[in-house]
Amino acid sequence: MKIVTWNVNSLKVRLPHLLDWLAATQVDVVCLQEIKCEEKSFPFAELEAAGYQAVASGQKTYNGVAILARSETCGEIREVQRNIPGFEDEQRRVIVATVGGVRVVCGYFPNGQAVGSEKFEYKLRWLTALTDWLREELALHPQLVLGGDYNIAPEDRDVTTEWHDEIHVSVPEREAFRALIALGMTDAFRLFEQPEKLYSWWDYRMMAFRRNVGLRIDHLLVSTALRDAVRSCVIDKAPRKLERPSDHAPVIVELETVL
DNA sequence: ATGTCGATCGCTGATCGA
Repeated sequence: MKIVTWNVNSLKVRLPHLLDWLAATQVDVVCLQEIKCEEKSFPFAELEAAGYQAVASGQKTYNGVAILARSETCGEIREVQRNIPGFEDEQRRVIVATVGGVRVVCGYFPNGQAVGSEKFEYKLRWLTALTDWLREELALHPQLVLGGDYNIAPEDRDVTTEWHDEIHVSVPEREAFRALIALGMTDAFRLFEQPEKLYSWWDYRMMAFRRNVGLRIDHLLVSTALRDAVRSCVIDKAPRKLERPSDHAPVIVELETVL
């Protein structure tokens, strides 16, 4: 079973890329972020024709998340939930569903803009709410994957140049990431020997992709119960090389589970 | 710190968020 996280930065613009990529990779579950569309304009029909069921939580212009499940292998998408329970938020950043026996949490974590800003405070509040809720969710669903654009680079090796106290790498953000790990979650990417300087996001500006100036901010955390089932975790840079790419590359984890 | 990109409003570009 292959589970993916991919911030597509507008599903409308990226749908051709996504459909080509799904056809080529045949992955089972996809967590999408920044779909930037409401459910009423979500391309359910196109995805269904490509062999995928979908659930989405979207809004105009900003944010928006979705989970895709390959019909042939996953069966029905069940127990769908939108947003973090008890956390009032008009921003659509979380969707959760049970797919093929795995509880899949798809999150578009707040960017935070700048350390100390109002948006940064919101990011930290959001992270606390997510962590508190996830603790309960793990008790109910031990087989859980948290995939998303975390907007946090957990360690210095996840960053091109050594930044400190900047957004994405600041101490409070990294502490929040470690709080998620402390729930019993494991960063699937770090279970394996990986190439150096491999990132999941590159700024559109400054020729960042060509210079490989990036951040590893898209992650797939797996729960304790799934840890030993992880077979691989890779970042696929290929879609970032296409015309009109998303600024993020998809991250893929392969689990050995019965579907 | 920002040379790009995407969406919106609503006009043919400015503004915002990332």
